Amino acid sequence: MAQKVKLSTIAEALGLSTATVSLALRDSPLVAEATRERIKEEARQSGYIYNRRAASLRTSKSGIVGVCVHDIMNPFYGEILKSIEDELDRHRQTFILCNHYDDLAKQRAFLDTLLQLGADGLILSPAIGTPASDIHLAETNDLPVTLIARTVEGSGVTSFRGDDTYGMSLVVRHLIEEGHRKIALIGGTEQTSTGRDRQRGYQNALEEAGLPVRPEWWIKGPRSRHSGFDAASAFLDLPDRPDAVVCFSDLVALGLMYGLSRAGLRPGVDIAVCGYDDIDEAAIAMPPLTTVSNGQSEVGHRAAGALLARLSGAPAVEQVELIKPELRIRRSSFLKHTGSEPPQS
Amino acid sequence: MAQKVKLSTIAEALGLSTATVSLALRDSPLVAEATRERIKEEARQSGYIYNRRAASLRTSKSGIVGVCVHDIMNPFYGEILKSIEDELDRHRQTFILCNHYDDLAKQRAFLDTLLQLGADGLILSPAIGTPASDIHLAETNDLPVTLIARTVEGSGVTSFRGDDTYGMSLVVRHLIEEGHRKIALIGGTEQTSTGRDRQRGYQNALEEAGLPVRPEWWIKGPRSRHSGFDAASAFLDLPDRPDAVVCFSDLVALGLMYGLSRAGLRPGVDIAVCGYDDIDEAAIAMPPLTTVSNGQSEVGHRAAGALLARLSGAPAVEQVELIKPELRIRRSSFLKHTGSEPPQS
DNA sequence: CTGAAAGCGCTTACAG
DNA sequence: CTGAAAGCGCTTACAG
Repeated sequence: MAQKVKLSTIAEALGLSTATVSLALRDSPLVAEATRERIKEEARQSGYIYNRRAASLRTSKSGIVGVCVHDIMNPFYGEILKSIEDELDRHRQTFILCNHYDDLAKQRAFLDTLLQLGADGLILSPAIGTPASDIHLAETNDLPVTLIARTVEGSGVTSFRGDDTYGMSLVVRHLIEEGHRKIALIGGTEQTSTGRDRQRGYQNALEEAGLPVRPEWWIKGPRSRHSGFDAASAFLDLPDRPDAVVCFSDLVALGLMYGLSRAGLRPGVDIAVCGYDDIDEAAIAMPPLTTVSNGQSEVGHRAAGALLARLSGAPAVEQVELIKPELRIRRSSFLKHTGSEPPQS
Repeated sequence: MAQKVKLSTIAEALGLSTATVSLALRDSPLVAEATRERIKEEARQSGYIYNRRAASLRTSKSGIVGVCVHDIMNPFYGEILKSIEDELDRHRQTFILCNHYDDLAKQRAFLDTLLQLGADGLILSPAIGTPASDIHLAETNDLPVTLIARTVEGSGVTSFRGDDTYGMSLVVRHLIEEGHRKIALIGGTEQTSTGRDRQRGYQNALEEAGLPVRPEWWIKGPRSRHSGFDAASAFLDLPDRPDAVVCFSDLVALGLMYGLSRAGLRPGVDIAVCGYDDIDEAAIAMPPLTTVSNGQSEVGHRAAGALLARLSGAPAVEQVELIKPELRIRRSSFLKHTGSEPPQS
């Protein structure tokens, strides 16, 4: 390639100083209108490319925000990411995405990279077992952190998530109102705050209705479509098999419905199935899936907003911001011979 | 936070020069073993963070690779990205992800960002209408590009994609062998090489079998699960309605199957449906989806490999590397009363 | 095996 | 309104 064009190249071509050129390109009012235009024109003509590394070295602002979640392919995170992207784009922050797949070492490597790049902030859905010290490391090195979806005790920072306990209790109450007495919970784990909170909501709703909580009716683990599918056989083998199921997530529910159908059990006819998250697919699934809207885009927007506030100097506060979920009743939670009419959708 | 630790902090603490410290931290054999250990220990103790911006300014290598696709949430790209991630991780390259949503301006903004950050390379699935000049801009500014999934004529660089024409002809031939004579094509667009090539494969197979190609049987547009779902009603309204459908992608097929079921038509019983890509979900779907494995992970690995080769000095070559697709026959492509037995899966 | 010095390309006070 | 100079934190020849 030709000789690299830099500020000084432009300055020389125009008989100006690099200081003036630098100011002009950033629209400083200190530079006369006419000069500014000449400079910009010259920059365009010469194919000048702004060197952010150099600028960043000088200013110690990089314009980079890291976003790290369990798996960006999961549509639940997808919707959160989309709203984060919106918000960050508007503030001309570049964002770097990373999957940690709940691997602490991978998450830590990403954190180190951000630190080395001098990133301005981090939005993190912490991997299972994330120590508060990892968050402190970031904060200590001028990298403000905002958490989403999960919480880390003692982290000293704010996290945004749905009110999982409340949300799960909504679905379970709905099933109870529809006359179900035997309700299984499929998926999730005690190792995440999400898993624990959703289980608590399930348990609360049952206890509230005076129904027993049978531990063997919680099939732990599944968190993906595929594992939901695999869980169908475990469910079918359950002692005193329930005729209603609430799943840890929509993905699990959709996979489970595939699995149940394959075994000849028809969701929404022979068995009631509910999900959690209200991803796009839930409304068009067959049968349409009863679920809980988890406010993903609100989580994303607010988390990004909070991080941007931190970037402009707001102090860190350890608190949990709970977004209120809403029940979405669809056909999958009804049986053929239930008294209630399933909604048309 | 405390005073920032830099190379010179360590050098002073140990009575050495920054040159020695710099070399030691990068394991240079020029530094005596003992000195190297002392330096590394001090770096650890003091919480030293390597400043990549500074290093990169000096060396003009950033360790950053950009990856930009239509939509990372699409499982088709998901599988490609996962294999790219593998490959880049192994070479300790940080990667920055971006969705362009087929918006040229967004893609261009990302390109500019990479240029400004001094990224080392770019793996791109070009947005519809990408001008060759955008690729040239990157290449001219020392940013090697490798294309995936789509091609840009005159770009001067290599692209890796499945052999879409061949792959699509495989599915259509399969349907023809099963006795179908009226086969619709749903989804895709003439505006992408993928859309054009898959349509050509569809057309080739029909012509080969002496079947007419009816333009009204191509429902253009759908490329997502939701639009596949919406396409069901357009399909149902088709003149002289076909009893077999091949879709542009698995996502479209899965959405379409939801839509058809809702209208009371049972895929794999009343109507044959095929997808394209063989995403994970295809095998567990209800009914299991006949599709074409598109070699996503091979595309990802080879594209990443080719980019890494470029980074170590390999020259750019304009060529298209076609990955050979494979037919995956499952239940969705059979009708209840067809002669053949659907496979057990 | 180690050090002194220059330089990567910006921005930021400070002068004028 | 514009310019001269220092400095961000590294790495890289070059000496010794």
